[in-house]
Amino acid sequence: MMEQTDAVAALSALAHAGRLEVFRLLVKAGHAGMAAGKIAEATGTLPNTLSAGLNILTHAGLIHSRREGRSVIYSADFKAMSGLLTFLMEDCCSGEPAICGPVADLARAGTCAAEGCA
Amino acid sequence: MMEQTDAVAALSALAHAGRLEVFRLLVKAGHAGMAAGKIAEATGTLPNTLSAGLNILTHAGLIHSRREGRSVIYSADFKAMSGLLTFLMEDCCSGEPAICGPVADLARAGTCAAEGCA
DNA sequence: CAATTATTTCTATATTTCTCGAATTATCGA
DNA sequence: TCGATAATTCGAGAAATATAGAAATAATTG
Repeated sequence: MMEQTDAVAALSALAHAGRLEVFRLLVKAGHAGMAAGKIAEATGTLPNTLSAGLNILTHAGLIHSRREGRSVIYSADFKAMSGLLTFLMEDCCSGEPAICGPVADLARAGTCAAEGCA
Repeated sequence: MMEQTDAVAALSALAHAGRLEVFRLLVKAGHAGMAAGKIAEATGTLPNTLSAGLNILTHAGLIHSRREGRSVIYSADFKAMSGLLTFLMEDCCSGEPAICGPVADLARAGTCAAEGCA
């Protein structure tokens, strides 16, 4: 169960054009992930600025990294992403399911049960 | 279709413990909404500080207000909420649906089609 | 119209966050 | 070990954000 503090950290991390772009890039990249250098290249960010952003996303639990030779590969944490969405939708339309049925369905579906979902 | 600029505004608005609490309170309140004073009471915020927060959430498109007598009633914008979730999940696991099936379902469901959904 | 209640705006200060240049650490190949 | 490549850390200045006191606006009641 995600707490408000964690949610604020995750939302803060994503509330920045550059970091949001990076995160969505990693979401698309899936488990394969992307080397920091490739991300910098794709987004046109200076390496040190990007590194600061990756650090913030990592501490927010939204991404994680592994070293491969000289490169550090970053990838999205789908479980954390799912947890954040679930938190945001919690108690949505409580008592009035007619208001936002599809969103409520989303909340129920918002657990990442698939095998490979890290 | 939500753009990155809008998403960053919405995420920034939510990336604050007090505002996130207010938003979730309004999500629970549904269409009935809540008067500013009641929100201040429920969250223990000074009226002026709360007003600044409500203003930020409003400009981000996440909530809207209507006047009723002396009170101003605030309520969540479920359509905007849904749009933000959809944006965050866009292209999730593209090419590898096995990674995060439930989340992908969420993305497809993330449009608020219900009648009363403002 | 005066008093009361509800909320917002104005203004200033304190704090946090962002970005970049420079220096540092880590890994690999010759 | 030396040089090259990949990424991170440090430090400082600039910019954005948060909070609160005081004043102002809006709507209702006597």
